[in-house]
Amino acid sequence: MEDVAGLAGVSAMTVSRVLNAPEKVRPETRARVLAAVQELGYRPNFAARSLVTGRSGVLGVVSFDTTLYGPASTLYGIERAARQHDYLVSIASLEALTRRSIAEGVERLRSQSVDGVIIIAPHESASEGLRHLPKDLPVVDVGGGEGVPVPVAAVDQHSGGARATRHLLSLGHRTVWHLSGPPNWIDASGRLQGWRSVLEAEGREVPEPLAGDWSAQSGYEHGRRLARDPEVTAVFVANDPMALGLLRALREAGKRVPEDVSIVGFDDVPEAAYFWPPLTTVRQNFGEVGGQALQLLLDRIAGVEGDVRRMVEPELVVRESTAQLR
Amino acid sequence: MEDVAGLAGVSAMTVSRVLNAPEKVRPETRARVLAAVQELGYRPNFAARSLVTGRSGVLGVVSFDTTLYGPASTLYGIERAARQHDYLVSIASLEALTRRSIAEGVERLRSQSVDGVIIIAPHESASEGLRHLPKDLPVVDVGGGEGVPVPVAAVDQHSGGARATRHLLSLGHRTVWHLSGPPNWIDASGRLQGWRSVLEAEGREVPEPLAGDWSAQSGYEHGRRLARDPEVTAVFVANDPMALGLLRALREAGKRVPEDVSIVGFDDVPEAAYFWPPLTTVRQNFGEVGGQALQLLLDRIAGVEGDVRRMVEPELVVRESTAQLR
DNA sequence: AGAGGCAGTGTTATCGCTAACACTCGGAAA
DNA sequence: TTTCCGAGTGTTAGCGATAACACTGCCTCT
Repeated sequence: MEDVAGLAGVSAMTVSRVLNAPEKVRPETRARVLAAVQELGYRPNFAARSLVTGRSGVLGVVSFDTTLYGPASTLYGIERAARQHDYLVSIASLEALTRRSIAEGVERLRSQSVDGVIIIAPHESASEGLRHLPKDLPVVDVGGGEGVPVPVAAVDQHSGGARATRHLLSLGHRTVWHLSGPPNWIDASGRLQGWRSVLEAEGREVPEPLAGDWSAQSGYEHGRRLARDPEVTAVFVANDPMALGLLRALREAGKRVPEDVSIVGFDDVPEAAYFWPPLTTVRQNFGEVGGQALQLLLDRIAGVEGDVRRMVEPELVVRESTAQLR
Repeated sequence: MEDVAGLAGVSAMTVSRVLNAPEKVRPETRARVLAAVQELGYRPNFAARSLVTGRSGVLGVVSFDTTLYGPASTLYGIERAARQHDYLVSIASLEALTRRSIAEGVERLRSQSVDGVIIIAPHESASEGLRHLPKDLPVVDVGGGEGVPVPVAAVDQHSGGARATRHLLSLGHRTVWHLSGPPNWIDASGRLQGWRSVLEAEGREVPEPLAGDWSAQSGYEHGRRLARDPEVTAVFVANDPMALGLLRALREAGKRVPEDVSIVGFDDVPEAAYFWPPLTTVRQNFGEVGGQALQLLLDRIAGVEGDVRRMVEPELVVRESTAQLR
């Protein structure tokens, strides 16, 4: 920086100003400095800058299994939005979903002086972990439940579950079975409650929900049981991979979809339109959620207070796995 | 830090040593310092440390579309391995696969003083971009081709394509069609070459390959064409989503898999076992690739030279989408 | 004509840490 | 007994940037 200043015939301070507040420098000086920067290939030292400013320009994302479609897409949305605001994103993935491991992830990021953290772990243990967070670090939770003590950006799971259920009822089904996600997952329980509340409001029987673990395999296993019950004509499945497993189980049992059983999934993974049959499902706009989460975090960093919830409405995508009850 | 030193009755330097080279401090002093650290909740300032050491403890990953199964899994593998070596991972995803955008991604990371960068962009433009990289930054490429001027960790795509093809030939098929990935993708062309070389070695006819874009949709569209040709009894598809699309196209055309047509995919996504029929596919161990890439990068950072290639062998997983030719 | 203001630039003092060297003191070697 | 060594600790001097204030002209206003 000294060298650049020398070459441009100004002080180091002026170089700094050209880089951080160009409008405060006379255009011709600025040009001279920029030329010198170019010529010397000067790159400001990030560590020195953040040492003195106290801000790093880096955000952290704590997430469980970034291999899953949901977290991966959300992360992608966050990263894209962050880039537009000149922030970089560091990640800390979790081995397990416990209060401890979440605190540990946050700590890992914090030790590298991130300016704020977004947590993608829609699990009760996360909500727990959020209660014991350092007060001086801006934190936003993605997919968190009602009681969470930090701002939250999330898809309205309850609404999604309700939409799926109403769609199936509107096709004439007496009631709707539910293959849910694992208990303690916030989004799983939101979908379940949405499903249940519609059935209750309509005065329908509420079958015992079956809890899967999000995997196609668990969908398959529960599916074999459901396939045996002739009462089952409509199933709302809490995510698309489980729906895929269910489809296979039903087919192996000789049931046709949608003629014998209608199925609605959740997520709208890119492949859902090519399942057999193409899957009716509830689309979550993860990119949007990521963007909202980032915005909330930037607000928090800027000092805006208040426990905000930003809800994104999911959308029912009707394909060919649902049909009028015969 | 000053405060900690005061409370423990030592100098700041000793506190620093306790944190960075504990063995150089007498155990009882160390205990006193650690107690003081605990009591005051002291956390070393990352910026100050990296300002003076010149190292940041952060690695960068440049990647195209971290939403795809491959890149997402590789990233996950890298992050896990990085954590074990006390490194943090920052990400820069790319909007497009051009030489420019790759340089830009690297630059974005470099401006935050990452200690090294891993590039996940198995595309020719990446190999191009790698040629114009700053010399002073350790870089490792994942999935790069032969001519790449930096260390590479990759799955042996050629071998994977060959395994898939040999498997199909061993079932009595006269030859094997190929639904490939987009041209200019390194892994797509590796799989294609593996396929072609086996056919040629066996003296089989080499059908014109069809190029998809990795999506289920493109698999479906090409599939409609393949379904019309009664000659087609075996297809090697360059990834699982395209195979899914192909399965649907064949079924819609009244062809049975595997009775009429055998199909082999590539990737072994978690859902592949629940496709209809369960998909025979080539499994890539992305986690392993990520770990290898990280190791190569750490070596580079430590000053180890040499243009290394670390190849990971893929594995054929036989399920029910392939069968003996009738 | 003098005071005041403002745009543009320079000076100085840190930010929090560690590298490098200096010091102290007890015990082993001569 | 003296010398030397080395383990353990302290002192000093930056690392490269920016915040805060100081300075210099020139223009405007009274």
